[in-house]
Amino acid sequence: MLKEERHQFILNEVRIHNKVLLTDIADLLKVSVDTVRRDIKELHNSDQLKKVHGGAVSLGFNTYSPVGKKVYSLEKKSQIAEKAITLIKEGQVILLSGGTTNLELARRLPSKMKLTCFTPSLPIAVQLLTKSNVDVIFIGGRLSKDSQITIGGSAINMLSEIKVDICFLGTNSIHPVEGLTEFDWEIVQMKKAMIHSSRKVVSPCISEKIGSLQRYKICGTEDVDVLITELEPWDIKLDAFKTMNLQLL
Amino acid sequence: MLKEERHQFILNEVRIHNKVLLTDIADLLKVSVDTVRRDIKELHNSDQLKKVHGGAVSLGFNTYSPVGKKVYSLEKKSQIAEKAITLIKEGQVILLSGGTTNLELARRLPSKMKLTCFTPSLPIAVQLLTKSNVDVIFIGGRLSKDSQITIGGSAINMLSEIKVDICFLGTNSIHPVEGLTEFDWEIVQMKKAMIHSSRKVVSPCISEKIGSLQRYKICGTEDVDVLITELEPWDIKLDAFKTMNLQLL
DNA sequence: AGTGTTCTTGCAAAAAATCGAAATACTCTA
DNA sequence: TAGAGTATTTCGATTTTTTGCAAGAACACT
Repeated sequence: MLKEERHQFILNEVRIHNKVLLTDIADLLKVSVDTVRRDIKELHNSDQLKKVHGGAVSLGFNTYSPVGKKVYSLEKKSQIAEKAITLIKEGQVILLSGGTTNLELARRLPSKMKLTCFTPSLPIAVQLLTKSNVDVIFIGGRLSKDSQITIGGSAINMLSEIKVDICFLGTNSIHPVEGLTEFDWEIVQMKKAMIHSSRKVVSPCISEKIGSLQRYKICGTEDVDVLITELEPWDIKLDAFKTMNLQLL
Repeated sequence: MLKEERHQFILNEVRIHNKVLLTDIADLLKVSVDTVRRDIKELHNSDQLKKVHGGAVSLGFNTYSPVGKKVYSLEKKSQIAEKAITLIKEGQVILLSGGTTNLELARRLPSKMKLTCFTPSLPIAVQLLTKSNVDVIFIGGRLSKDSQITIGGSAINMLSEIKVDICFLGTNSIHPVEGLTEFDWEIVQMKKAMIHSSRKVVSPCISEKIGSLQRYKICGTEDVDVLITELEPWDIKLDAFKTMNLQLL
């Protein structure tokens, strides 16, 4: 067993479960706890996970954000995910777009909650497989290598045939006037279709994305029913949305 | 043994297993460990693999493997996968069912080969994401938790709209008289649809599955164009298939 | 406070890497 | 074809890395 293999295995476990126990890893890999501890220390030093007493936890997966913001950002996304889950009721049919916030949401779905979940996102589908009470329906189509979601006519076609209770629309840019925007044309088309397929549209969005603008428009703010940020609903940064017909959470 | 030969051998091993041990290579190639070490150092310097203590790993190693379940008869399945790849030509459109043999096939696809690849299997889709020249099209539908492929009407519907060059149909049971059979009715429906969508049907199957029989029938042997096992085509265990209109590989 | 568990530290055995020198193979020229 | 020169491989001695173990300190939980 190469050290590199153990490292990858540990990182993979962390990705899936968000946390690992030293003893579990040692057991699974059939090596001593000391070795695992040393491995985790190295991964910690190279900022690939966070070492804590008894194991390690994930840093979050947004690789682009500046160093030191990683944990912070995950913290925000977790808060958003937790708020989002309160909107979901047993037995509902939901639609999850791609993005790390929604991945976090998928990870935190209570395993005893019965749901039907549509998604075009490969990582989210993999995550949802671990939830035994969730029926997962994958929106097929051409896979985009970098966003890891399906795009294109076939996927949009499949979306056109459904009507779900809630759609959680991972949001990269929201602007009080311009609404939701996106830089990738194909993804815009997907998100438009997703909005059209949903009775209720929820936009989980970390506050630093508020006010930003991209090339293509997805929809106006009037098409969004709920905006979830990590902030309190009365925060001053959300003022621009207060007069709108839109629930803040 | 030329240096170049060793280099190619090592790279191939890395491509297949994602990692190699110095001692293994030295053993297989009947050269000293020092030589292998030097070879790997050269390959490392030319960025063809990553040298680590005790061996080397593939450069794209950090892309996570979906479900780290242990694969039985990996050696045989690798042989089958290698034979299967010889059937694929640049630019073709192929269809991969689920199963570990096909996962092996996906892993070993040369990364420079341009292909379009349909699949209803989540692990295979994840694996194919690492192949930059392969267009991946995921067959959407309801995800079966244990087989990790999509099933049901929607998936079958999507299959009904395509016609691919070759289908690699992971096979759990093949019988000279009864043909291909399967344990799960939903998967039977998927496989039937896959056969219908393909000009050529290839059945990769490890020899121990030959002669076995399950509850539901997928198709007769006449629907299979090529049968690939880890055995030599003239092996006595394959006698029953020799008189049939079916290529053995 | 008490009781397990987890961390740190130091150490020793085993495996692997490094380095230099010797042996072998290969190429090119006279 | 002999022989010099170069490249490649092997071998041995030494150093480094890795790993598991143990004793005591630090920690979490009741």
